[in-house]
Amino acid sequence: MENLMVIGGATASGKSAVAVALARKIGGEVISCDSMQLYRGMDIGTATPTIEEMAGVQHHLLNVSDPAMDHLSAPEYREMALKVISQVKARGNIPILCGGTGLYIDALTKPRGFSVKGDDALRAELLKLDKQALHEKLASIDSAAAARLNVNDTRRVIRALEVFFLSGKTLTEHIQADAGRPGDYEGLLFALNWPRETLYARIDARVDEMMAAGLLDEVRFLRASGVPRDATAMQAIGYKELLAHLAGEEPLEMAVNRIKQSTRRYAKRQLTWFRGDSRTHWLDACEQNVDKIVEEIQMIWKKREEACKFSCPK
RNA sequence: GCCUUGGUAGCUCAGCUGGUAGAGCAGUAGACUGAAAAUCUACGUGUCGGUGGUUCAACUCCGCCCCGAGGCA
Repeated sequence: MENLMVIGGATASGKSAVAVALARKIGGEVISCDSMQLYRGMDIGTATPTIEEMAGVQHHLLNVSDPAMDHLSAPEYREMALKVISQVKARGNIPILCGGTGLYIDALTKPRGFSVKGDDALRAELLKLDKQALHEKLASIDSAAAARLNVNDTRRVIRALEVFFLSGKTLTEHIQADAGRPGDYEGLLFALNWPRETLYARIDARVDEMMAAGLLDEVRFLRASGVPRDATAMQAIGYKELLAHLAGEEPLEMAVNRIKQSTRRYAKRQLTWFRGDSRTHWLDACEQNVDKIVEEIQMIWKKREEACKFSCPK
């Protein structure tokens, strides 16, 4: 299986700059792995790299779908990414995945089928039942999944039920089947590590920068162009809070504070995710500059490529 | 200087006719197979401002001191 370089980690940790520097050095192209940068018109709030920041490096999967119409998910991302990756390679360049959406990274680097398409009508139907009943229903068809899932995690309980109703096989059976097949790529994960306090300070500062850069106008424009408040894209941090403010539900200052706080919590969840992934190589970002980090990545990458050549010769 | 009032968890505050304290928020850790920037779970010891006294026992009552807020001079 081929290696795929992935720069993950928390939001505001400086992934993009590292990805660009790395790409310039090794002849790479960056493929975004961010569930929200996928949507158009959300550049400021999702910290999509600007043209200057891209510094001539080709970027992919940014601004590719309609926030009003689309609700993308992991398998759709996977499909798009697989296509882009093979195009990059056909050009003789090295694909560099960069982004903080852990599930999407796994979609490409772990055996995950996502084989049963969701059904909104069925979900709506199930949502009429109370959570207790849903959980009991799940226990009767897929006890392992029921044991794994909390009663209150209605979203996952419904998905587990949906998988069974639509495919005749339980979620647990799907997972077992997936475990037996290879992923698309062998992920080589990197994440930038900061002292928590520093990371949080960077987040707060970046939110202020976003506001100064016109995030409120960006949200206004999206609203004016008919993006519904309950669109998947509008669940993004920064957007849902400012939408609430624009709807007269809270003063701006409070909304901005909530954006900072949710971003901090989000970063924390991302750290939990990458910490739990034994593939992650943590790179100390605090005292090192981008060039040094890039060097470190190159070293690990080289070692991995050689090990791979040795252990799995074609 | 005098009077009033407050000082309890990182923050805002509750509490006890005396039996060494608890909420919200913040924070921390975790889960994650088609919404993932989403969704969900678990976690509450702190010189109760300081110091002396009364008491078997003081965060609670009393004295003095320190700090904050308001008022009167």
